[in-house]
Amino acid sequence: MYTIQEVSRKSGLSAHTLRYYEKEGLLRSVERSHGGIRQYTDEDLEALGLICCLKNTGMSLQEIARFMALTREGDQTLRERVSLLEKHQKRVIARMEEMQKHLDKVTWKLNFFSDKLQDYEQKKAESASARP
Amino acid sequence: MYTIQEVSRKSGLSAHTLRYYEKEGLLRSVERSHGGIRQYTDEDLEALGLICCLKNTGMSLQEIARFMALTREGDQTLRERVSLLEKHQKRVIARMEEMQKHLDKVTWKLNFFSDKLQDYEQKKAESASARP
DNA sequence: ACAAACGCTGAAGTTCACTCCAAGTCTACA
DNA sequence: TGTAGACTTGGAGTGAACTTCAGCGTTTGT
Repeated sequence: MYTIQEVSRKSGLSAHTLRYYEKEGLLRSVERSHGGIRQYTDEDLEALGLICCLKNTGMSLQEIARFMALTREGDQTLRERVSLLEKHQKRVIARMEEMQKHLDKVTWKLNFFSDKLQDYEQKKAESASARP
Repeated sequence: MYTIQEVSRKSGLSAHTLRYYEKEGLLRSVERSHGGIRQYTDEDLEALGLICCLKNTGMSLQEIARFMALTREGDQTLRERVSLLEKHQKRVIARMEEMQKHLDKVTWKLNFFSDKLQDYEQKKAESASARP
């Protein structure tokens, strides 16, 4: 059993965000102490691990909420979950390829500017030594 | 000289967005016809190409605006531009590595669910044939 | 037993990157 | 020359993902 602060530390999400995720249905309704304080289990932590993976690969919170709800429904949703994950996987791969292409262009631009900078510095040095 | 619609088509950004980018300083103030209508040049298109690369690799519009403003100031900002681009490049590479790791985890999860699904389907088939 | 620290809630606020609107202006073509 | 359709503006609105706030309840350590 972990407090919200411990989970925050372990997951890298703020306590605010953890409560928010629960409200939005990403996480199941976390168990509470007699006084109403959240007590997270290892399963919650594991679920958060998956949530972070999905989020970090660009899935929207809404889609994640949908996926996690299916997970909670049990084995009869396995087929749907597999198909959702496959779709997501394809999207992510496509997006990473896109990104690589754009990154290559940025790198090209960077080299171009680097060369231009060298030229510029050299000319500045020359004109400075020409009239001391 | 291109109209905003032509540029929209060529760049994949909506006319709205093009005007918005101009207002936010990503693009210089585009030239106008006598009647005030925007007339984009090839240089504007090229600038848009770079803007899209930066945006697609996750740079914020604010940072892009800063970068493009420097570009417009000329060669004395080359050093700063090179350093900004280098910083951005590093960030993008780090982010892509992160993403790859998260994607691997998603793939692992997917395989796990796939196996589980096969088990589940098989059991269902067995119990169906056991009592016909 | 009591204070300090932590946690709770619902609602409002923030930032980002658009996106839409209304009401008017401009241009191309018949 | 008329008109359909594209273009203009400032400002308001949207949706996603938080983030902050106010005011109150709970837990922990001494």
